Amino acid sequence: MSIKNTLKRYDLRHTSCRQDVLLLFQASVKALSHGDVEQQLSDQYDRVTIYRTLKTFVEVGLIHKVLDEDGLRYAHCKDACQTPDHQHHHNHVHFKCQQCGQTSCLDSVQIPAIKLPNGYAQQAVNLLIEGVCVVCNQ
Amino acid sequence: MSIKNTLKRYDLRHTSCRQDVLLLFQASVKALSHGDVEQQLSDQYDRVTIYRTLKTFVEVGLIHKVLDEDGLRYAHCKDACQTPDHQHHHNHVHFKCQQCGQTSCLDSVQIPAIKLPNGYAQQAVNLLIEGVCVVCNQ
DNA sequence: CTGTGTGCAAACACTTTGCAGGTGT
DNA sequence: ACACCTGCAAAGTGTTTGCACACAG
Repeated sequence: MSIKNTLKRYDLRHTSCRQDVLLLFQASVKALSHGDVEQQLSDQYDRVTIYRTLKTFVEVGLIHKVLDEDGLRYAHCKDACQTPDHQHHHNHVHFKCQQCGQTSCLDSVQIPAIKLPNGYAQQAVNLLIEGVCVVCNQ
Repeated sequence: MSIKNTLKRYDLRHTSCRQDVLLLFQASVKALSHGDVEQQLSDQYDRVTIYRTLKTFVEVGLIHKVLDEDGLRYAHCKDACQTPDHQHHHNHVHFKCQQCGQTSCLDSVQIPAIKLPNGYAQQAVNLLIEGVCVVCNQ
């Protein structure tokens, strides 16, 4: 699937900035902060434009937010974000490595069912696991 | 346990600001942001002092950070933060209500064991559930 | 051509740092 | 008395807004 088609599928105009930002996310296994994006595009685009691009991508569901104690990051939504009935969800497992500091999605890990107290309704689950990743653990 | 003793137990000096901030957390079921604290103390203390107080409390383990998409909050560490061998941990379940916006700790909910892929070592788990809380769900 | 995206400037919000003076022990 | 805490001022960082122009459809 080309970048252009992906953007179209999300009803977004195809612009240079959006193409480059999306490419960046598709190429990265780890979650990227606004600063990462800005830096990796070596100041091709205004920081404001990057803020707006990220915001737009989150709104349409192309990327999703990832939170850890160091702040806000974004990650590309994989197929795992789509249920069979095409509903978008973000029941991700995010793993933050305490050694290299990278945060990534563990798409293969299932979140177990969680029993909430009476009266609570569950909509989404967000799981952040901290530890040592497979690369640093050798 | 008095505030004074609690502070002493964490090797902190007893000051007016620390007492008031700690009182606030003990009285609150929901997690508080820096802004909440500042507002509720009706500008009795400088915002910088509140920043430093929160930072100190986190460092000694009196409160812990709570993350959701709206930013950083803090919550008082309950007994649930202590394992039988007196190790401090933060394997909390945090619940954020999409209606009232409040985030609270669900101390009664256990985090199920999670199987990570080979090579990953787990240190801490942070679970955020979004949905509708018991108060709004009526 | 029309509506949307971009760049620039500026404002705004959030957080940290340095230092002088005050307070707890 | 000493170390630490606080308030103030200022700087640093991150993010948003307004507006004119450029570009995609």
